[in-house]
Amino acid sequence: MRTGKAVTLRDVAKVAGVSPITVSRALNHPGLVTPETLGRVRAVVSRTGYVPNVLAGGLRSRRSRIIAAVFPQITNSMFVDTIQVLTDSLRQEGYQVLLGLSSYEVREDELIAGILGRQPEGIYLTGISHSPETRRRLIASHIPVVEAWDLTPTPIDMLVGFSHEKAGAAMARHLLARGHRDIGLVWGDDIRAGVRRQGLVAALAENGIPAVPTSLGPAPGMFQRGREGFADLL
Amino acid sequence: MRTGKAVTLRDVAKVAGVSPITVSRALNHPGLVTPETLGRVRAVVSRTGYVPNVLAGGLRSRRSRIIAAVFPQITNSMFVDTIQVLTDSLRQEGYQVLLGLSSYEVREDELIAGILGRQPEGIYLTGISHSPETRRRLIASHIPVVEAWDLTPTPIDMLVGFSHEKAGAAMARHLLARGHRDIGLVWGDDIRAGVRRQGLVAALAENGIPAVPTSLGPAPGMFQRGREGFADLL
DNA sequence: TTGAAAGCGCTAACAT
DNA sequence: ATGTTAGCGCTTTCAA
Repeated sequence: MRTGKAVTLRDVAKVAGVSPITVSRALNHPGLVTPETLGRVRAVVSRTGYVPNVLAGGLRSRRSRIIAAVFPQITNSMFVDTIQVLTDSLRQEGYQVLLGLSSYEVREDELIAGILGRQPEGIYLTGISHSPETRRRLIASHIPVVEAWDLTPTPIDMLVGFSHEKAGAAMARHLLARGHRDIGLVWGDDIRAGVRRQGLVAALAENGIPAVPTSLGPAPGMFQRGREGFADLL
Repeated sequence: MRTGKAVTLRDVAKVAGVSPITVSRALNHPGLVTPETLGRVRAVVSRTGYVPNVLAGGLRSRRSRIIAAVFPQITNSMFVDTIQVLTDSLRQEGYQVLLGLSSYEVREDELIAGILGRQPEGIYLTGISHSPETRRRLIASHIPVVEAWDLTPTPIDMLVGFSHEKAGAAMARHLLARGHRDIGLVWGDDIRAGVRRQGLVAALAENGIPAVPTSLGPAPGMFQRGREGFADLL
């Protein structure tokens, strides 16, 4: 725990009286080292406050231990849950999550470009709409990619999603099953939300409910007594 | 854009007919290179789809271009806003945000340990309660630290916060100014929320309102007609 | 079980 | 304005 320069693997090795590689092994593959050596190394690590430089290790081993996750916005409780779960699960596997927010001003393109430079071992993308440039880059990178929250016959790599149209139809069935006929909708202006709405409206039309009053965003007073509906603000 | 191995700076240099360092300069300090060289390098970069390895560059230059930000939870709209703003602002300065969530199962200690290995150039912490071990590590790291959302006379490094007690008192004044006397509280069980509540209750007591019905978490029916109050669920 | 040598990809420092 | 040399801190060979 010198104050001047950071403690390196070499420093630990020197103090412990072993070679650097032995320290590395003690830390990463404890099984390959005698319990006695292991104990000595660990003691020195703890005493010196040594923090392994993951960048250096990753450079050599080609394991960045980073998974990148891109979301269009974070002010959406659904995405927030996903981030929480991703972060927790991946941490247990020894990964850290690099969060990318492709909000408003930031093109997903730039974001991805910046992310690729960190050599992530995997990339999670929200949605399936990506520029040809981004697609090209991602495919060329050979990094495993997961697209989520939507379906497409042409995923970049892996895909975990659902049909927004069918989700909308399911909402319609739910309302109809509860006996509602006078229905209003409060809706988000997201592309996927639009598809859900189409699915909902189409399903209602099939059941003899042609026109549905729809408002973009929260509309107080829309849900008067006797009128029920869905607020879908994803 | 070969499919086998990733394109490196050397590859670009070879194709462009210059030395690696010239490519590096063309990319990072365009002013130090002739427009002609610059053009040639950029053309090759674009054609080959070269993506600089930030880990390698950071290892040498000691600039990771990473700022770590630790939050206790992300399912809080206040924190979400902070994350959004941090991410946006720092990106404009060429930094990426490494998000750390010290939720429930994850001790802040482990989190910080993992983060330090990434050599962040700055660390944002939510709150001022950190284990002695974490304090020690952070101070030893010499990395700039900002603690936020609270006040303390003994910050680790920099501090941006406010008085939760005074915030509570301000809520009380607001209610009183609006003429309310029959007041109920819906409150979170966070430490800082507790301090805010104390501030509020104390200020009310000083104004002759001794007992305030308080509920932990949302309590439907608490706000009946004629009774007003605050829901503070941070 | 431990070590020596080499090198990951890049950039700082020093030439030229 | 461009190049040469060296080395960031670590881990992968390969050897003992």
